[in-house]
Amino acid sequence: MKDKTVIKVSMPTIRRLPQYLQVVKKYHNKRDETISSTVIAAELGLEAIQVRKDIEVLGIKGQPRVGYKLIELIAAIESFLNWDNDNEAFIIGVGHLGRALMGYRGFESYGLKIIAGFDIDPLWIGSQINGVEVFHIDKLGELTRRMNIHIGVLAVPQKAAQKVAECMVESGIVGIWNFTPVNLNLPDNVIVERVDLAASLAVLSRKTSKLLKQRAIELEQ
Amino acid sequence: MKDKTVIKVSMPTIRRLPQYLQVVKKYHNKRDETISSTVIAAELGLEAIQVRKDIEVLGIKGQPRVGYKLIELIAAIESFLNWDNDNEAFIIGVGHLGRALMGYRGFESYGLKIIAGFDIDPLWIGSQINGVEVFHIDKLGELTRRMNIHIGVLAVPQKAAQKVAECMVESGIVGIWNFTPVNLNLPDNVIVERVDLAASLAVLSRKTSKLLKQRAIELEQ
DNA sequence: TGACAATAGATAAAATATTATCGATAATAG
DNA sequence: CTATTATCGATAATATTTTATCTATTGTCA
Repeated sequence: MKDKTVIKVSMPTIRRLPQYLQVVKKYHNKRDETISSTVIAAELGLEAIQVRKDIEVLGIKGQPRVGYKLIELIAAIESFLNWDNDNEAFIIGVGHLGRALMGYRGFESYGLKIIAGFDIDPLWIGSQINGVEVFHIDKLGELTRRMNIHIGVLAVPQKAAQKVAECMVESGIVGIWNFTPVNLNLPDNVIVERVDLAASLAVLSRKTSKLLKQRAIELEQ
Repeated sequence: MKDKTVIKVSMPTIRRLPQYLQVVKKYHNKRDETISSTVIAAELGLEAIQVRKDIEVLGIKGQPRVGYKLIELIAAIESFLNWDNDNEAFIIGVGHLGRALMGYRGFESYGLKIIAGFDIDPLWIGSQINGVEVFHIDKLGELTRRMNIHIGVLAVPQKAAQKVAECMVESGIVGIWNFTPVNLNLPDNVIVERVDLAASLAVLSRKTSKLLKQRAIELEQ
């Protein structure tokens, strides 16, 4: 038995896996049995070789001229991402964004289940949003421990972010999905993943303005 | 004059620039005049050398033992990202997420100004959300052309995404900020930047579950 | 059946991105 | 005034990620 545990998986690979999962599920719904790297690549505008490389890390085998078994592939990706277990999560901050996230049922297909919301605004506390109850943030520690929750979605206003995040860590949360634009300063043994809208917009702005400038130049000529 | 236009800027660099801008603005508010790569790096948990490399592409110069002039740095980053011009944008789909985005004032510091919303739901059409009027999507083409809009924020339900995106392109929009989980199939001369929540969650899930497993192993021993 | 084409998977190469090294420079302390 | 130290910026080295090449396998079609 070779040491599979040593294989280091690159972040770009991890980020592509959900896309593969999406495509693979689509073909599974079509009652197909297998799918080839070529097809996945075509669906996503990638190279087949890259898809194969990525799938390699999952530890499953395909068959030449046929492809990968859909069921195996789905299971492998979900297991790799821990999306086969139900990951229960709290959401902290039920303002506009928080409520939008609570209303987004798509998370459940990623194995993420929001089971409670927290806020300090009395307006929301005690109410239900999409069937999920909202508690005062004072209850966070107690409920986190009692329900053995590990993941928290941070959707509070920018100003409160650092403090609330520290509170989450104290409560025992180890994975923070950070929807604020704040660079949280937390211990190393806490995982923070930031949804960086500014970064995304930067890429869009830069590319779009370049494109428009180029078009303007072409028109001049 | 060497050809500066040929310098190809990497995507990771572009994505880090907004973070630098955030830090730099913070120090600007503190009435500082200059900032060093060391300080920026420390604020963001990066390496100073990387910050310097990134700033290099902006074409500005720093001073040894002093750093970069804050004003220059801010101007350079904003100009590079085209965030110094007001980029007016439409938002298509004013459901939960769309409204959350319309309510998020942070975009304005990224030079993005949402000036109208579009939807098909009569419930919203004609109403104002955060002072921004909502129109029927049939008006998109006309208004896009009349107001010379280039950027559209796509926040419609998954099922409608491809069709609405095609409609946006027809209307003359060249940059689509895609908040749906759909891989849009569009001409090459359209810029699509997807906010990929699944990818982000994949990284968080993977890292968190690895951390928890490791802790479990340590407890056993 | 036998030639052919599509595909996985292994290995190698190329391209990208990050990190290190080092000389030059300028602020600061003594 | 000089020694020291922080910092930039140029170049080089390393690491990471993507892409290419090649071989073996397997289904398809003549």
